[in-house]
Amino acid sequence: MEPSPESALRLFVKRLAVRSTLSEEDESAIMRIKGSMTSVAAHADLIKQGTPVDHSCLVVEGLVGRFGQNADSTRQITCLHIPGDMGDLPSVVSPKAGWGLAALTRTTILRVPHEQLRRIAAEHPAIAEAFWRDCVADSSIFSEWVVNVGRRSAFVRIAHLFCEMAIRYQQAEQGDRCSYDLPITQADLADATGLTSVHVSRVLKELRTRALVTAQGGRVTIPDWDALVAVADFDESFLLLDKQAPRVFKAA
Amino acid sequence: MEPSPESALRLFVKRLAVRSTLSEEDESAIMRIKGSMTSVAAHADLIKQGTPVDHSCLVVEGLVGRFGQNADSTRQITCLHIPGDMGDLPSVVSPKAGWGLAALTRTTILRVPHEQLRRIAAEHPAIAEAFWRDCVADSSIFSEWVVNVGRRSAFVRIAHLFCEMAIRYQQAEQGDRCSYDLPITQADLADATGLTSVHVSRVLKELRTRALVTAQGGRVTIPDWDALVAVADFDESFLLLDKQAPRVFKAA
DNA sequence: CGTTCTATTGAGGGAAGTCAACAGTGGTGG
DNA sequence: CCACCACTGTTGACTTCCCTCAATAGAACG
Repeated sequence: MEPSPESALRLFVKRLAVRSTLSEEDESAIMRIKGSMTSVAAHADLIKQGTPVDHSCLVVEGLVGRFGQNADSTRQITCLHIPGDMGDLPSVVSPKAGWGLAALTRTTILRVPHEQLRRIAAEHPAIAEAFWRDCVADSSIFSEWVVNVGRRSAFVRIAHLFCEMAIRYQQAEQGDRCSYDLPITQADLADATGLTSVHVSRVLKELRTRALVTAQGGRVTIPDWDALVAVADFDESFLLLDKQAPRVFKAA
Repeated sequence: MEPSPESALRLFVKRLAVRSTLSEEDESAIMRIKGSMTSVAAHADLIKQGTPVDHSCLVVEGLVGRFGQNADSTRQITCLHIPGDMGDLPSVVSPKAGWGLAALTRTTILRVPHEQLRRIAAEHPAIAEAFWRDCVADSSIFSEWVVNVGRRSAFVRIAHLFCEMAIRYQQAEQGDRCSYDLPITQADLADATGLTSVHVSRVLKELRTRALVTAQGGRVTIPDWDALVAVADFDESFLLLDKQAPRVFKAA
């Protein structure tokens, strides 16, 4: 699939539709979003931490990390955003972001002005609700990451991350849960799990040896899904993948 | 202030009004919320992880922790909720919660049916927007906690938590940032920071010795705010305390 | 006024970090 | 088109921060 604004918006619609009910009219309103496509190199900052923003970044292709930084410039990735995710959708209601966004690999994004997102949210209550719910879903992922980093061993922690990304790529129809592309370096994997790249390397080796996961050349392969889920203590419910019945706003 | 539904709702309005613009009509709509007051003992579960819910819990008095649990029953607190916080406001749009809520001390809550929250959100766009923004604010706290637990030493981690709670209690007008009540045990502090209670005890001792924080008998005292902020690497921007200008929905 | 939480302190162990050297890998420009 | 250089991954030796186990004292609560 050649990256284009349309393909990216289609992924975005799909992501929203996983959890929210959108009418055809809602969907086509989203498809009419205009933004500017930008391609950035690996490691480039998309949003500098602490800067006010007036647009959101829809990931078209590649991988984006949301991160927080310390005074000693160590950093922690708090969420990974795959194609179809709008990394800083929350900034629509809170433009002075306390977080940063960085490309983890060569990445294409579609920059969408907040003004436009606010307009379609205001005109389409179901979209506003979908945006809200989407923020809650990301929030739930952060929350799970706190558990991951706070209460799991390095081994389990990394296994859990591979499970999470497997399900998310599968949902986004960008791979099978047992085989998907995750273009991330071990250093970034370390920043995502609160470890060092040296230790990540050792853990990946053990995951390989125990035939649970091979992660090489940006591709993740999981020979035995159930086995991995078992060691990772993985329960996908935090991804909030159920279509949520309640409609806050009645149909327009 | 004797706990009553009114006082709790007033705190809730105040919390929302920190970040969002609400008209008098909006505020009085919130004040008309009816719920049932419940008092629960320390350690009681308010929401069991993974159970669908049809109401949200507004903390009236006490302290509530949001947590995730592992198979080995270790648990990680991912956020602390103080009076005026509606711990599971996100469940309004996502009732099948992937998280749990537990009282950390004797706590009074006001249980508010989702149906009612959805109704006032639908009737008052500014309230819907405030709810959305409130979820984003909590989300930002989770994200910071990932950084805290993932990339800071035990000492800094705990110092950071005391800073966060200081500002939050101050904002809620429930104490000074240098002296506030935080009715939490060392075991729960450990669950919040991804440490063991033994190590928390040692760190608290050092914080006391270095005259940065004394936390005893449920009261936190900070002799030198700037000194604590410096060692804690604390930057309050993640609390999203600015009144956010954008209005998604035009005035009703 | 006992029983059960909660906090403190010590001793020893282990998971992950640090430092360092080296081997692949891939992109870029000469 | 190849050579170079920067980035990425691997492995070893040593260190350290925090955990585990354990014993005890203090506080809170019924």
